[in-house]
Amino acid sequence: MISSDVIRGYNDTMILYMLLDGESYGYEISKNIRQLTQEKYVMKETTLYSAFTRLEKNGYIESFYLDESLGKRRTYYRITPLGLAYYREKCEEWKVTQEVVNQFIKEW
Amino acid sequence: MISSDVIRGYNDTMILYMLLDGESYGYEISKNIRQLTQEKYVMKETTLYSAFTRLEKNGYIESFYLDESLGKRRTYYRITPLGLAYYREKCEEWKVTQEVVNQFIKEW
DNA sequence: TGAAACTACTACGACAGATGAAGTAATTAT
DNA sequence: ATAATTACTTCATCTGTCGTAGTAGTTTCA
Repeated sequence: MISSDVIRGYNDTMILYMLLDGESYGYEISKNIRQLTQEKYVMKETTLYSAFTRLEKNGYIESFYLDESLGKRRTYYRITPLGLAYYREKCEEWKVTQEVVNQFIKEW
Repeated sequence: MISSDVIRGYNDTMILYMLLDGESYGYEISKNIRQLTQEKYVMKETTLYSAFTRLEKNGYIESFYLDESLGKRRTYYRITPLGLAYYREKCEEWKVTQEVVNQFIKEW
């Protein structure tokens, strides 16, 4: 059975997806989401960074620093095995969610 | 551009769908949603009734009473033209939302 | 050289929708 | 008689999202 919040926090899933191919950081992820969706979805900064906090607290991502001496210091993130498992669950859940919602959609 | 909350309130859309074929009331809608989704989605009572309030406030549905002298008094709802327009918009939006989210879903 | 734009966050507060818990009240089933 | 079902209502809480604003370094370009 799906809950209403299934529908809500897909930002987390999007972020995890962005980390599947390797580490990244906030600004980059933000840009990549924009590009991937052709500006159809733009994640707000505050949403993004608060998602990082939540994901890290849940053990789905880990943060670390690289010593680069250019620009403002970045916080890098990588996905954890737990995060990967969570991501896969969400993908499965999304299929069910689509099926469910589609039953309430009418084509005219 | 879609917002994050697009993803959230699809409960409203489901309720409006349930009213497309004619008036109904809370308990019935709740049961119908259950059946339609084969228990995959069960809308919580409080969610349902607070959605009614919101939908009516927005002019998407209208409430009325029928004089039946059996059982506890029911509040019936019907969809308004504005509600229908909103429903249609949501259907369109849902297609875009699906496309967007699907770009973050991986098949394994 | 100096202002604007871009990169890369952080902090704080507000809001809306979803939900849990609990209660009311009538009818039907056992 | 009692439980289950129907049909809500009230209230308080939680969570994720988002607006506003601020900090701070780098690059662009006029």
